[in-house]
Amino acid sequence: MHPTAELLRIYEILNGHYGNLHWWPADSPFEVIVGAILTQNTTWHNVERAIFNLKTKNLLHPKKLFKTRDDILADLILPSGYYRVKTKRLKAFLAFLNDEYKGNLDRLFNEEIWALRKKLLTIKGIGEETADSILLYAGEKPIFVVDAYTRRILHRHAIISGNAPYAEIQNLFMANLTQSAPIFNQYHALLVQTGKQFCIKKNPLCGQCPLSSITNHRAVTALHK
DNA sequence: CACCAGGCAAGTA
DNA sequence: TACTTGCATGGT
Repeated sequence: MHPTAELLRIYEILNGHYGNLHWWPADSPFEVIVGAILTQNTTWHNVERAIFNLKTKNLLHPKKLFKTRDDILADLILPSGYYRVKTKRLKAFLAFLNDEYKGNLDRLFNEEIWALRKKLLTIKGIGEETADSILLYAGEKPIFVVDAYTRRILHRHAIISGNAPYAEIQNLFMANLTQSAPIFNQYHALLVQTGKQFCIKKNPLCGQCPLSSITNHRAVTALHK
């Protein structure tokens, strides 16, 4: 089957099953960015506790957070794990925002999308997924986010190889779908929702997955032996 | 107890 | 270039 048809079919099934997921769960673009960094290799539940702490202290604003001492910030984001590393990463982004855009997110997102992506990737602590999450979910730019669930689901449906590079997977979606931020937003959200529920590393619940009807059964059973 | 979670950078060969 | 390792809390 052609990738275009296959990706559209997956989208239709998941969208019909879950409906609009209203991602990213945040009250502001800045909260999206903070969440994108804090959720690296960490459950969203733990990130929520860290975000709550920051909100309680009224620190969820670029300039306020930038002025917060590292040890104070580290203590507040403790529940999200890797808290020393993530403190540095948040500060690295905030220094970049301050230096290049006067601490103003509107100026940041006024940049051309691929030029901005390249700049974000120079920040220590912002890799491809985090950069794309910021661009799509905070900046509403039409770029596809690839994460562990995206890779795992596509691999288990034999659409990609297990070691397919990030850019290849991203291009698969972007070359075969309408270039639309709302569609890329919802599609990635659907993949994460499905992944969390049915495509965890061990004990995958493939039979109950909404995509089981189109599953390449041979590929999936071989992977689950 | 072991394993996992909406990654990333730095080190090694 | 292609692996490996450290980072850390909290849930299952």
